[in-house]
Amino acid sequence: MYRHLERRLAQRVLECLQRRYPDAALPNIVIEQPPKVELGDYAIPVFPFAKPLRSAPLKIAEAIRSEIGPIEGIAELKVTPPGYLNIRIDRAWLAATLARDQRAPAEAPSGKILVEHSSINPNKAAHIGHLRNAILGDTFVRLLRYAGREVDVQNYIDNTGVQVADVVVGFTHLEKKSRAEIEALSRQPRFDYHCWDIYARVSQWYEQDKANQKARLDTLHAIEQGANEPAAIADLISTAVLRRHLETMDRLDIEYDFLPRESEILHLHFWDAAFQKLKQTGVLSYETEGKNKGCWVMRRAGTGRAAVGSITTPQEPEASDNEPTAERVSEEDQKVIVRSNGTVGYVGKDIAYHMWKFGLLGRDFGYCKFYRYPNQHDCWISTTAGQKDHPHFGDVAEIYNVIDARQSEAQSTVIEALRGLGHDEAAGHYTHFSYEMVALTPRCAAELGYFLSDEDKSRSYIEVSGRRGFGVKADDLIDQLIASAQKEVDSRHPELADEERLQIAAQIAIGALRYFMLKYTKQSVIAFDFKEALSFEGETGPYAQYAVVRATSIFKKAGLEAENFAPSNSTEEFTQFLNHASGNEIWELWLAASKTAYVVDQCIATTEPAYLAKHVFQLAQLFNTFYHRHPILSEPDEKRKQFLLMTVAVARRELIRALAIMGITVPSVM
RNA sequence: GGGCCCGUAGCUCAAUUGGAUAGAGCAUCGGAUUUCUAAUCCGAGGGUUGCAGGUUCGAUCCCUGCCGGGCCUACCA
Repeated sequence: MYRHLERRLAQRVLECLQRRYPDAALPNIVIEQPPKVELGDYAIPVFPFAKPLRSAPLKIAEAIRSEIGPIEGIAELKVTPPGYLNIRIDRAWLAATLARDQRAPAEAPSGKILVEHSSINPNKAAHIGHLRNAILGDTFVRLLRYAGREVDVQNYIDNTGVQVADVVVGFTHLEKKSRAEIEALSRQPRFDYHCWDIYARVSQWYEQDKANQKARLDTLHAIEQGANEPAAIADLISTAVLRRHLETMDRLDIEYDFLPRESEILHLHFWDAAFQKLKQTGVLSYETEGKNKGCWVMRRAGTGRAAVGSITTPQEPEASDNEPTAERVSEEDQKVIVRSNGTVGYVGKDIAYHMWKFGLLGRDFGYCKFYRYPNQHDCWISTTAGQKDHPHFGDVAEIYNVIDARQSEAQSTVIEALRGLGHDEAAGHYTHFSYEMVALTPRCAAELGYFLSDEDKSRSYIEVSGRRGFGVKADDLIDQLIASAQKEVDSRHPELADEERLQIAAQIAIGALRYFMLKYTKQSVIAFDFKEALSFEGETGPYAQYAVVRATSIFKKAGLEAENFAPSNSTEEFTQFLNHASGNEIWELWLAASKTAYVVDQCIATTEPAYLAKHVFQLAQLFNTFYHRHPILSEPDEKRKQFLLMTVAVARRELIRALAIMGITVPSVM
């Protein structure tokens, strides 16, 4: 509602200015929120208009105020020095629409969106870095769906890479295990943990003696060839680990629709199709000399073709047909896509894959069902042949790739390739949802028993490394969070059944974890620390959950249902209570409650879910203050009591709603 | 060397993308009607926003130059 009202206001101010200054070129109207509610609910700085309209800011503000006329939902406009137009919402009007849960009509554009996230190599257990990725991605999916968009969720599986080969080598060469033995192991509950250790051991083993790396190369080649023992073992391992990843993410309510695998991109020859087009359009050029002799290369993204192109002079000779790229790219700026031995690197495969995403490749995967979630939702996986009936994946209007900032150059290269192929629109709808990594604080690393050099100890954080087995496993962290929450629940609610206490502890743990991963802005490196991650107080998920539990318990005690509560107040009474001298602080709560849709829009536009976390916290904080100041059930004035109850019902509803978008549910009691 | 990101309270982070007196949590200290449950609330201290210039009505935010830190920069995936 807040968003809706803001748009209406902006429109009216624009019309008003256009009427008064028909010839002036108007700058954009910026609507902000004043630093204090006492000033108003919206603020328009008038300074930017002073120059184009050749008038003093205060004069312009006054002109708008006196000429704009009445606006539904707006109570008052006020001119404030040095040059602000402060606007007050009609409190009773907003409260009434909120009480009815009347939402602005959806105006979502059509077109399917593909969000890809997680993409964990299927050779070891997921760690906290993967958790940040999956939680950011899943929350973004929820944001889009809340805004009315249709979304497919994909998790890309690189099951043919060298990391998988390494684990195969570990099992076959270090542990001397047969395929049958590995298969038995893979059915154990935390097979991915076993792989985690083996992966770290193999990496050490390679370093001990370079000759050991021969096993790695042989295994990698065998896997690429297919139809042999190492390939079968690789498939066995990667599939089992993938299942584990899906289970881990399912603990956090994170689900996928489709798992495209690199093996199919290989076997279904996606690259061949892409390669043809890339050669035809001159995106790739063949190097005949220098260090990249014999390779097909691309210009590295951001190395200046655009700048050169924009000042191209007409007398420059046109490129002839057999030489599509006349422009020579310096070695520094070359990105090798196809090696001199004819094999394609991962960026090349990624280009082909993204052509498929936009329906530009002319080929498709085979599909079969792979995993069924407890709620009966099916997750599909790519295969060469596949089932006849399957949902239609790919061929989407927009994509978001949730991948950490280290991959931004590769992502830009794929976008540039799409552009070079002439798919500017697709390139424009390709968003690299970039975020910074999760690292460990030196203290945390020491707690986990890792050896630290003096240099490491002086750093503010240390990067995790799967190869070195250095990091915090996702399931371990979730287990710890649940155990820690369980201790609290046990002491607070000994009367509840074991099963119920565990259920509550799990909800709190997930709330704490998801909130923790979302409260930092994307570009901030999270220096992971158990103390902060395990905290249930202050700016945390449980803080917000607790606010909802309090709200619920008021209604429980009153014998009412929060969901269906309708107050008997008249509009005049709403006005009276909201405009009361002490009413500002209650109004702030209503105002915050009206902002959910506004914040969701903001999160989507900026691909920044942290705003939602901030909104949830602010709402919970305002509610807790309100809760503390106003005893409700003992309120003697029945009219006022009704009003206070409605305030609780609305705050509770919006908190539950916003938490749900973050993937957080609320326990019955805490 | 080149590209991207970061530097804000003791610590971890915000600041609606150029707006009003730079805000939260943690930590520290001091308090809260035996109440709709204290996983809560109230209060206090804590700041030359890395440094130096510039742009303008206005700069934590934009520009330039330094200082410090991180990531990327493989014919690995």
